[in-house]
Amino acid sequence: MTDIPDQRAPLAAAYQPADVEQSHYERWVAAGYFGADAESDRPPFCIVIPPPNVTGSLHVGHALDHTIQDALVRRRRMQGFETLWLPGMDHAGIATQNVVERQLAAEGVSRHDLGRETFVERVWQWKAESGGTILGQMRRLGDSVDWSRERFTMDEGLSRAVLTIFKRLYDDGLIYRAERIINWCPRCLTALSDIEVEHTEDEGELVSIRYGEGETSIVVATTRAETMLGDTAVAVHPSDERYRHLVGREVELPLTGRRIPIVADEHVDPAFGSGAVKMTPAHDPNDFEIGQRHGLPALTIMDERAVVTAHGPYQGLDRYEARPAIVAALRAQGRVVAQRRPYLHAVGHCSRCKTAVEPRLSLQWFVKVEPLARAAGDAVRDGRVRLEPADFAKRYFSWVDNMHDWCISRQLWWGHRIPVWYGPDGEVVCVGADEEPPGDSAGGWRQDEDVLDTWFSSALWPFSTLGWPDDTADLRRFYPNSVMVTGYDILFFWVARMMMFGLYAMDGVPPFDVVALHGMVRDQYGKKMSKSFGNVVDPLDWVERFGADATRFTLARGANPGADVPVSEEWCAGSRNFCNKLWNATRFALLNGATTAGELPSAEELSAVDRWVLSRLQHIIVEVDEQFDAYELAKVCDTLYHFAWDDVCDWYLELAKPVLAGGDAAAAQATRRVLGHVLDQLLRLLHPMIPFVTEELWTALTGGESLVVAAWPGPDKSYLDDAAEAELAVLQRVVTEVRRFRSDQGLKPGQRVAARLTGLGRAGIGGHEPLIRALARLDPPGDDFAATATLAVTGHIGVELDTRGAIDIAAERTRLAKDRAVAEREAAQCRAKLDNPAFVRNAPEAVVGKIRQRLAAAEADITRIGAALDALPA
RNA sequence: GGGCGCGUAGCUCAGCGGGAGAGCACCCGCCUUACAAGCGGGAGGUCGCUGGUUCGAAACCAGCCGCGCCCACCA
Repeated sequence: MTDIPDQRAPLAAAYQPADVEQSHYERWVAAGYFGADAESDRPPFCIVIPPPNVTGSLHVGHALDHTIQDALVRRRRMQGFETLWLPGMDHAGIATQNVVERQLAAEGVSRHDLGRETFVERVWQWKAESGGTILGQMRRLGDSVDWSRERFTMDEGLSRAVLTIFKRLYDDGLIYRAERIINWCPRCLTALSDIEVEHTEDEGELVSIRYGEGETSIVVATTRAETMLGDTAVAVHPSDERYRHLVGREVELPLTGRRIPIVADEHVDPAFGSGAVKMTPAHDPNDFEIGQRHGLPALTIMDERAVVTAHGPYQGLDRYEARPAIVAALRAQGRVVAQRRPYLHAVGHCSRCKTAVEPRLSLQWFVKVEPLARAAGDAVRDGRVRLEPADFAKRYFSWVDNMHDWCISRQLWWGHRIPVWYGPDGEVVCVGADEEPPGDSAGGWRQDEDVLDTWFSSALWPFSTLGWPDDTADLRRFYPNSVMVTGYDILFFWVARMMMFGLYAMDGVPPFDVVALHGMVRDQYGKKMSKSFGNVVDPLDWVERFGADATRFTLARGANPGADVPVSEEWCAGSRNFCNKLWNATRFALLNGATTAGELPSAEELSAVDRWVLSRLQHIIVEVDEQFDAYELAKVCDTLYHFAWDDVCDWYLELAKPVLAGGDAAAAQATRRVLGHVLDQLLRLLHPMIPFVTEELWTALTGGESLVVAAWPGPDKSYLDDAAEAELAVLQRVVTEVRRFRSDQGLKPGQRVAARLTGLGRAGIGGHEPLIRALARLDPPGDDFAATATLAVTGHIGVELDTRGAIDIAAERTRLAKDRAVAEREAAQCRAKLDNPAFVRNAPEAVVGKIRQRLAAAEADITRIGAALDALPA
């Protein structure tokens, strides 16, 4: 510390967040504090940011996610780790394409008017102009990311990673192309994976329709009457007696005149409806599967916009127009046997545009997930990856263990194009990174038109950002990542996929050691934030009004692992108040000559008050470290909040005041040093959560270069001091009792009262009498002292007060009686326990001892309160 | 339909086998020379219900009631 120039500047009188935040951030970046050095010999600590969408701007969920990450990273940096927090963005296939298409629509053109190449160029142009606003906003929050390593899922390096892993999976037979029923969005005109589909309970109509005539007629129920045009069978359960005679025969499909077979399949539930199901293999995943077993043809009767294409009067109708039309036609024929409305059933919707998904038979690319998902499950099962909190493992397993093959092709233009080429003679060639296409269009070769699911490239994020597939210094150093911090909502979407691809690409090494999950930000009533409800918090608005530190502290304070985080403006104001408290405490310290220069006196040289606060500090350091290690950020905040506010500000500073102002220069000097030390350490501990205000205060206090690179506190056991803590506990109790008396009696705080303190010596705190008098505002007894009230405090301590004419005797009597009742109840409880032989026999010695102590204390209280009551004038 | 989780002070939540806690809100009194974005004091809870295990249960077990979330190809 000696050779660092003294940067101490006078602290402004009032805390104004805006004055201290922005300039510090730019200074930190300029100083290179956030840059990681892959060649250093420090232990590595790496977090890659969950890449926000390039279309996005900072919302309060990001603010929570980033606050947690920044806190973890900043602490590790202070602990001497080589820390890398890597920023970047996701190209967000559908979302981004939709944004630009909407823009085009406003200009009256479609992407097809532009053509693929021009459209993609246009998206890049949009990205350059208005994409990534979130990155600038991250600076306002104070995110200590390494800007020199910023990545984008579509940049050159990451695209190479995509090609490389695609080729590898393809060659391993883990990527295949097949005609399957997939989730199709008729508005976005693309396939969707299972997780891009949201299910909601929708109101529909269950119509029972009679197929066939006379003896061979059979009733089926459906919510999607329009699909009957594509029916190619009716299925019943093999053991269903009602229909056994019909299996193998045919019925006439109404409206079409086609005859379709009746088949028997185990999958049919005989208890549902009539027990007979219409089979539409081209438009229902179940029916497709059953159809495969029975060799049923799949008849596609709708196009990609869900418009009916079947010949006949329904051709050209949208699915929602065709449905009632067909029901009406069937009713006219007397074939509608029953109609149940409303009928609630789950319907899938596109997670992007909320359009009802249409199951559609089409040729798509899939990842065979079984072996990958098993490995992803095992990595958690065998403890190589830890989920925090651990209860999420159950949900994780149930998902990875039951995953369907992953549809990765999207009929979009914005994204990584599938690197497969088709030749003139039916050749199919997968082209890896740095490889040339097998031929050109002149030779009859063409590349697959589709792009990859956005999550395909994000699944590579933990290693593609570090240079994979090349063997880079960053990759060697920072893979696996230390922690993945993210919301539980994308545990399946993203975390499971990073696990699958990380394990696959990196020879069985999982992408991170720990997944620290947090919840969703909610409003102060625990309600989900939504625009329509008007309870959405804009974090930048809070940064503006309360400061980035207050915003961060509010979020961190609610960040219980895996749990949702309620926030409100009032709480943010409370966090701002806390920062202000720190500001004022430091200001007071500086005004009173607090210092961090020179050796901290050893415990033997210090007063009990100084030893007490230092002892408390050691406990806090240990506690905070444990809480940090357990990702208990909310507890870290709570611990430090109370230590700072209660112990340091409310007690230590008040206790220090008389010492600092007193005549004992040596004692005052020691306290100045201790005060400087305590604030120094406290600011270090708080820095991960509230970096700006702590930086401002700490540099003013210590003259140090920056808290960002200052050392993280470690506990010093030589300052642990149970005796001092016990002494101060008694002192606090005495002062509190006197204050309570004064408040009860309506004595003005400024009103001096003469008092005699008894029993301090026996309690070992005789030396603290001046302090007690100062805090409780008690004058020494004069010549005419007359005790008119006696306070029974604790142990053997009593306070006799001369309150002639100032107190209400009746009120005092009531108060004491109440206290005595409490003590008596306490004593009775303890006695009951101790009188129970089973308790004494079975309870641990420490517990029994504690109860004995409580009983003794209660009995002493009863005695002293009795004496005090007796001493009251009649 | 399957799975997970939650019901503790007015609100939001900690506590998860041995004296019911915090923040905010509330009441009383204070501009006490770091801070009214503050200080001191206080009130407020059969810890969802019912049983069980235990010397001892807010905590562990079972059932019930009430919420919430995730997953899901029963038409």
